[in-house]
Amino acid sequence: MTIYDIAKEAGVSASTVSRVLNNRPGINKETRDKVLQIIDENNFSVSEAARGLVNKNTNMVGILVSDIRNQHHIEGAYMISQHLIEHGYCSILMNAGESNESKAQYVKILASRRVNALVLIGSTFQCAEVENAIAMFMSKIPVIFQNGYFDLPHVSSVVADELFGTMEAVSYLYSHGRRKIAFINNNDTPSNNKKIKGYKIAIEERNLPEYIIPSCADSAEGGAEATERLLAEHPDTDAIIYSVDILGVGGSRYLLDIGKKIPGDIALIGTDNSPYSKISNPRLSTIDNKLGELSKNCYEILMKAIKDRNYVEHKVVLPSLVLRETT
Amino acid sequence: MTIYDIAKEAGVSASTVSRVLNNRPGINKETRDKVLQIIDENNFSVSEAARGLVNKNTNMVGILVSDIRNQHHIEGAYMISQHLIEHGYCSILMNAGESNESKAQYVKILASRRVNALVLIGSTFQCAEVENAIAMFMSKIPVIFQNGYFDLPHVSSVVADELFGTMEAVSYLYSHGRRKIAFINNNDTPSNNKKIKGYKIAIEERNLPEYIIPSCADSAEGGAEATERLLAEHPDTDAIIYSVDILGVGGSRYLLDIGKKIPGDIALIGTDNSPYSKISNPRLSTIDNKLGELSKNCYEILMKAIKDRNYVEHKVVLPSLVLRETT
DNA sequence: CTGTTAGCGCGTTCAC
DNA sequence: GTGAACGCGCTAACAG
Repeated sequence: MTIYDIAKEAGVSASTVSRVLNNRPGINKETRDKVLQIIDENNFSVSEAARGLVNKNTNMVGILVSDIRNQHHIEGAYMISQHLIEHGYCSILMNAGESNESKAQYVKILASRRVNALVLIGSTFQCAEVENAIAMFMSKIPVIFQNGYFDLPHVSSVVADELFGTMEAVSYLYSHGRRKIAFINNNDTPSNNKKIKGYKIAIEERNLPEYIIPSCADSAEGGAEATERLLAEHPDTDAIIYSVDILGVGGSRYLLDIGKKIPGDIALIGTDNSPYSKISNPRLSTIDNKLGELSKNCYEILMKAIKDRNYVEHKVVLPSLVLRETT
Repeated sequence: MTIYDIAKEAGVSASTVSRVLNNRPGINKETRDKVLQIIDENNFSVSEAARGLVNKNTNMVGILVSDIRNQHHIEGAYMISQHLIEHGYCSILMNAGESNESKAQYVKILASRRVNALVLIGSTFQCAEVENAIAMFMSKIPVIFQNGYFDLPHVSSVVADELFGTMEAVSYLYSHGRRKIAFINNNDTPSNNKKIKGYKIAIEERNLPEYIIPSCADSAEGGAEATERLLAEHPDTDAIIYSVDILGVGGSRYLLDIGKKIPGDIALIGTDNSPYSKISNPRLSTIDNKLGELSKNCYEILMKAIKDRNYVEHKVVLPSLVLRETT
């Protein structure tokens, strides 16, 4: 069913139908009502594809997340898409996958769909493959990178200063008497590297020993296992910072299992202020990366950039410590 | 940039460009290479909108979830979209919102985008508004309802028999000596109603008292609060089934806080076998609704239905109990 | 093997 | 106020 079918039934021309569909003024009320009625009777819905073709505007913005099962990222995508929908934009959310090639592939897919803007959520997009894909296929449309940065003239960014966040955590632990502060990190992402860097700087400043243990899995089990390795290597550890809350949840479980007191023997600080940190037992203290603020900024830049193709902004938000039962 | 621009630069016609773009056979290798080169040099990407317009096929399938922040639902969406992408389909995931009107609105949006198929995830889509919207705007394309049912000739369904699952839970608790088995549920969804019904049947069969307490929030706090109310009303409770894991996580926390022993004093069973149930402390026993199996079936039906517009199937999978530390 | 023509569903002039 | 004609970017059918 097309506007021609509607036109025929209503005894008017297609352009008249198009006019009522787009609320154009200067149409006889009777004609308009008649057309509206036929449209309704036939459950007609306009083809956005055809419409986009002539308008050169799809009204869609693409949101890429490397793994939609990641609570933290999906939460960001949620907030952005909700804002977008209120402003008449239809956001299409896609799971871009782990590999850099796959991620680059998805920016190409969204380019083919001619989205009006692109949002990248998560520092793992920060790689040459994605940067190239954007430079090649999305050089004309606004791109907002949440939690990462590209050296491209039209790519805005919104990042949490994770280096600062980790330094704050060390500082807090130190000022409360901890002297053997360890850091357990998960994946090798730009975001995690900044956390490690912050940890190292803060440790060095205070002449503390550096205990860095990588976790092999991004899960509670991974956190437990890494914590076990940490204690085997450095039994004197009296505080642990985890690069992500879920690791801390697993870690605290392991520590309690082997009879350690939290925070008596060992203090724990996670990262992200995620739901996990709130429901864990004991409740996990955490570095709040201000996801809500991040997303709000992201959305605001997005709106400005869609209106003004030349608008670019780089925003940094400062994390803060949320103290609960593990410190 | 269009295929005409490419054609001009390559000194061929647009249809030749179209042919190489679509890997059509019977083209001179030199011509093909030349065209390919120009395409590459200009970072040209085909407009899927235009392509879809003539092919009457967008290669997109819409996935609707009422709240993408819901772990359980997003996990289902993830599995389906991964399968889809492997088969050349581009899935567009949308957050349909809580209200029935909003949900119906989204099926209309996806209809306008002319998706090749629609997947609904979550029993909350089971309402007159959505059913009507589908009947009106999506009567010609395959729809798969995961965890719900519509009395529409072209809508397939894949559901977990949650009534059975809850009955099994009661049965297990009973056979282990529990006689005051309570049920704490969250929202008033079709899915939850089935769980309640299962609980009631199983309770009645055994002449047990019926303790049903609604939680006001779908969170750990809600679970704790509901558990508190339950004990105030029925201090003799010796087992609790929660309609969703997160409630059980909050409940267990509360019970430990007031000095109850788990499972000594009270046994706990959650629902969904979610990550929450695994990381909670103590680890929560749960009714596994077989999300993976559900999604796999959903995807398989989807594929068949896309190929054969008349294909419809209704599948039921049986939940099973996963016993951990709270029983 | 390649070019020409027509048409997908819609919005937009420009006449009337 | 309304209609005819054209074009958006692409593919298909038909020639050649």
